[in-house]
Amino acid sequence: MRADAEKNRSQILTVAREVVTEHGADVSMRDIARRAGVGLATLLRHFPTREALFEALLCTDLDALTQKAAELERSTSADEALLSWFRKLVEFTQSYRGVVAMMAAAHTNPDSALYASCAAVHSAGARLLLHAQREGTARADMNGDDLFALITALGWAVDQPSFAPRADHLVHLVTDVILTNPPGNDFMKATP
Amino acid sequence: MRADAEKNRSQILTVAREVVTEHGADVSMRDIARRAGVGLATLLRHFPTREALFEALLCTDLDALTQKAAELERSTSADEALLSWFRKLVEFTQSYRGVVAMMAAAHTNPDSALYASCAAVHSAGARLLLHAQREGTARADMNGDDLFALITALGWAVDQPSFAPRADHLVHLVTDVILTNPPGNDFMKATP
DNA sequence: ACCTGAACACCGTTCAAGT
DNA sequence: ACCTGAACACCGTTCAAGT
Repeated sequence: MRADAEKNRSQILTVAREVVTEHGADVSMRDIARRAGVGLATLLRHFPTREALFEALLCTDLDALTQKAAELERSTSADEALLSWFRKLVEFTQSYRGVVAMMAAAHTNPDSALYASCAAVHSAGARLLLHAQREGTARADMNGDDLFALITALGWAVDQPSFAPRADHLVHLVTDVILTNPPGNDFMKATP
Repeated sequence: MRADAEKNRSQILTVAREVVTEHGADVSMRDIARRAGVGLATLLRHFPTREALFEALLCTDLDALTQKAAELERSTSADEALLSWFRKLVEFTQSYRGVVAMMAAAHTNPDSALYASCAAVHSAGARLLLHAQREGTARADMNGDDLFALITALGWAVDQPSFAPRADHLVHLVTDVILTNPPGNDFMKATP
C-alpha cells in the first residue's frame, strides 16, 4: 500500500472510532469521511461497506474474545469459564451503540465482512457451553445458537436506554437460566 | 373528517398492513404512499410519523393484549396467567418484522405516538408478575421493567433469521428463568 | 496507484399552489 | 378542508477525471 493510502486508512480508523463512540454504529459514512478529512469515495474504497469498517474496528477485540475463551477453559472450572466469558461478551456488545444488531445481521449472511469474526466467537462460546454441559453444570437442552441468541438479545436489550439501568441484573437473570446450579441462587429471599 | 379524507385514511391503513407484512416495519413511507395511490404528503398528514402509522396498525392488538392480561388474571392461576400472557406478547412482537425495535424505542420517549400503548402493555405485564410473585411462583428479584426487557429482547432475537428456528425453545428457556417452579422442569434429561 | 467531486437514485420534511 | 407536486437536505453507490 502506498504511504498516503496507508495514512488515510489509519486516519479513517482513528476518526471512525471517535465518531462511532459518540453517535453509534448507524452514523452516516459521510460524516465519518467528513471528520476524517477525506472524500466519501476514499472512505468507501478503503472500507466498501459499513461492516468492513467495523470489522477493522472490532477485529482486535473479537480475536481477544475467542482467545479469552481458550484461556478460561484452561484456567478455571467449566461453569465459571462459561459464566465469565458470557459477561465479557455482553460487555463487549456495549462497546458501540447499535453494534449488536450489526453482528446479529452479519451472523446470518456469509457475505458480510463481519461473518468470519462472528462465527469464530460463536464457536468459541459453543465450546465453553459444551464443556460445561459435559460436567453437568450447564443445562443440557441448549446449543451454541441458543447461547449466542441469548447473549446478543441481552446485548440488544441493554442497548436500549430504558433497559440500560437494569443491565447487570438482566445479565444475572439470563445467566441463571444457563447454569444448572448457579452461584448464590438465593433469589427467593432477595428483593427487587 | 371529510368523506374523501376518510377513504384515503382507510385505504392507507389497508395497504400499509400489506406492505409492512411483506417488507417489515422499516419499509419507506414513500413506498406505502405509492402503493396506496396517494401522495406522500397525504400519507404524512394522516400519520405524521412512522410510529403514528403503527399506532393505528397495532392499537387493536395492543388493547387486546392488555385486556387479555386482566382476563387471564381472573381465569387461571397467577403463574399460568403470567406464562401464557408472556407467550402471547412474544407472539405479537412477530406480527411485523422490526416492530419490536420500534416499540422498545417508543418505550423510551413519551413523545412517541406508541408510548401510551406500550406503557399500558407494560403495566399489564407488571401486574401479572406482581400477582405471581405474591404467590411465590415467580422469582422475587424481578420487576416489570425486567419482564418487559426480557420479552422484547426475546422478540428481537426471534426477529433475526438466524435465531428464528430456535424461537420456541428460546421462549422456553427465558420463561424458565421467570418462574420459580416451571412446569415440566426436566431439562437435565432432555437433549438439544 | 490513489484520490476526488459530481451525478445518481433513494429517503423523510416542508410548503406553496391547486381543487 | 383536503390533496399534491416540487424543492430541500440528507443518504450510500458509482464513475469519469484528476494527480
